Amino acid sequence: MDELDEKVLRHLVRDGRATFAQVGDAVGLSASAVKRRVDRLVESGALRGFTAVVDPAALGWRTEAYVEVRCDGPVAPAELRRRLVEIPEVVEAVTVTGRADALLRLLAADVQHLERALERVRDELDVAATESVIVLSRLLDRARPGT
Amino acid sequence: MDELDEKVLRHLVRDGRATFAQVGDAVGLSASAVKRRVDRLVESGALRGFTAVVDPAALGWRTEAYVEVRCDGPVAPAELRRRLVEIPEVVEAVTVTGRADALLRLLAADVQHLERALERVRDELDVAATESVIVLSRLLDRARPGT
DNA sequence: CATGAAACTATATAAGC
DNA sequence: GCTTATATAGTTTCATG
Repeated sequence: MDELDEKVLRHLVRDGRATFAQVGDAVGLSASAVKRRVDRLVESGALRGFTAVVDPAALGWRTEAYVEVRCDGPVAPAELRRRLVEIPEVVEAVTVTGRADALLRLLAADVQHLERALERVRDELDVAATESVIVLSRLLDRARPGT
Repeated sequence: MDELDEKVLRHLVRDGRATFAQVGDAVGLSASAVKRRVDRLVESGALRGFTAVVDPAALGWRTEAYVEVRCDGPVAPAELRRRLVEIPEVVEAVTVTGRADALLRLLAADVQHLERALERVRDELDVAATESVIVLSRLLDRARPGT
């Protein structure tokens, strides 16, 4: 994991479908050298994969919210995960320090849909309390190009 | 934006470097038909681009936090954005409803580094109060493959 | 040990239908 | 939207510093 690897990664974060030759031009390597590095980065796990960045609004998901969830009693993260994957509106979930057990990011078509998704969250988990904020605008997202 | 487009997008979210032929096999189209749809999806903005999914830990970013920020007085989102892009540790930022003005996601090497980044946030913005939670584990991330 | 050049295969791309 | 033809890129091999 040297400086060249980081440059390769930076370039691929900017354009996940860049050709090896394009990356090579940017970092000063041949295409085959870039390919070998990319293969190694994938192998080592530093590069987890490639993905398309989709505008949620184009799919009709126009309402976004962050929800802090506090559960009744102790909850195993694995169990939490198992239940949350069942709710498609939950697109991101982490366990956190502090009063809350988990922080969720939800995408829904509208606030009515969001409310139904939240009900489902409360049903699936043994929720003691939730605290939600609705996203007004996205200012910054370094992991996604074109924002 | 029909059902086929959604299937194409789903496939490209799973594998952002899939060939058009691979996508075509999965959705029942020829490679060139897939390419035209992808071009159109990019053109329309539904598909914002492609990116590499990098493991932050592999780059030495092992500490993640969410920070609610409340500012002194009114703040224009554009101004907020301008100041936050200057702080590399801030990888995501949204404006939200409720007491807080913004919700930030920060990545740092360790808690010491996180603390310094938070100080910088407080300096750059006219912060009245912050409330931070540190991420313990990531349960789910639908936007990123291999998680 | 990593690289670059070259040969070979697969894919992207554009034009026809 | 599919098929075909051609340009471009991915992939493997191998010789080199």
